[in-house]
Amino acid sequence: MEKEISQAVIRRMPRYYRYLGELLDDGVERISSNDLSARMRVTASQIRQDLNNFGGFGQQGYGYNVKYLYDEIGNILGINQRHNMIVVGAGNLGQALANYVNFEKRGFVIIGLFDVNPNLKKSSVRGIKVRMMNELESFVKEQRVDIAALTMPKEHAKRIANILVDLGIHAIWNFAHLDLELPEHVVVENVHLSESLMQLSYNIANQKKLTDKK
Amino acid sequence: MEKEISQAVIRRMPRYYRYLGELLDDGVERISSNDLSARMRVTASQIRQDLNNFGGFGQQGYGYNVKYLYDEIGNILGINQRHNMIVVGAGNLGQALANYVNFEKRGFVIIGLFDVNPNLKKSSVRGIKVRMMNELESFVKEQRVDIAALTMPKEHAKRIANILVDLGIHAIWNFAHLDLELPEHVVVENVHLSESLMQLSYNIANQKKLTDKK
DNA sequence: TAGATTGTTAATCGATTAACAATC
DNA sequence: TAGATTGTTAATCGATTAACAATC
Repeated sequence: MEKEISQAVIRRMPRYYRYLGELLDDGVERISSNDLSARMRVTASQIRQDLNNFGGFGQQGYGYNVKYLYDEIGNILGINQRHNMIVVGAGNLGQALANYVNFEKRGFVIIGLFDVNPNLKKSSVRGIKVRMMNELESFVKEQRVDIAALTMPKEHAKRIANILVDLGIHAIWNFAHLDLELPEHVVVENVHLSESLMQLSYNIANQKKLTDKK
Repeated sequence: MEKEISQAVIRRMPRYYRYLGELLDDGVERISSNDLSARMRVTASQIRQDLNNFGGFGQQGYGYNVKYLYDEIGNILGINQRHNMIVVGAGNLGQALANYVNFEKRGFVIIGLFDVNPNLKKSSVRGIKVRMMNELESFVKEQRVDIAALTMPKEHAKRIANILVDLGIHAIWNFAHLDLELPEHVVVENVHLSESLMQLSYNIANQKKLTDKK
């Protein structure tokens, strides 16, 4: 039986990936958990523990090979493996996602953009034309869609999420401010901007306490 | 000495707030931790523990008054207290934030929108005109700015964050894909979309394991 | 080989859950 | 009053950190 890896660990992996990418760009060939810990401001122990969930990527007395570790983490995260993505809701947020070219570099390719607004009918974003919702079904049936990003108002999100799941999509990147109740096999990742803003707001009001702690 | 409240708790508060808001809209007057736990799919114990970090808002044998608890959590999070916000980077993401009216309902008012792109000089979003970066300094000196949202490419984020902090801003909502190194008194809340997407990607690849667990 | 640094076990810390006495 | 449900203490669980033997 494979051991279950906690989401706390998974959440840290992209950050490791980012730092390793920077080291790679800087031409650094190898790094010890200790040096990396100093840069990232986490404990060396945590780095070694986290990585060892997935295998032994280092070498005693040497450290970690940056390029190798970078690639391995990329594999773990499923980067470089192509993911076809559609964005449902072509408002500013949906367009922002469609415009963000770095996703594509990592294999997350936006292949469709959908909206209810007929004014957007003839428009397109970075060459991706905006389609109307009634084209959704045939589109999803014709192309493989790995991820659907939901960037429409929350009033529609529940209904549309169900439609998408019925069409066979089982990964949802949810920007709508509600909790989707979907079958177990569907993977959901939430981005709740307003909750993030409220957390910031709390920390502003309690900033003194925060800094006192340190 | 005030007890320190963990970020794990703070992160859950906006979600309670959201559910209580919905109950309020539905005309529900009171709710027990048990009923709320069933709706939110967390333990009743956690709800009671979380709330009791801030005080005793309930009543034995009765539960919690929805309206009262909603307001109290709002106070805790600093909602309804006005926060003036500027958005630096008026691309799609910055415009999306500027267009999102719900922030304003919660007291987060976007009072300025800045960009380097001279093409945006005459444009405005929801009545908020886009200003050029050279107006930033005088603007911040004239108005109280509580929060700066950074929605520019990461290449500029570090420099601009430092400028903002020097101008006296001490809360940053960072959408740029880097870790800002700022003085201790500055509160930073990160929204790293690409990391969120990678976490989703990991969970897609490991979906079977996830559902097996349950 | 000696020194460095990993992989991994053990210890600690913190967060979550369970239990129940207090009390409305 | 009896029943319900909180506030809070105690128990458990999981995550982080420390320590060190293994080994390059």
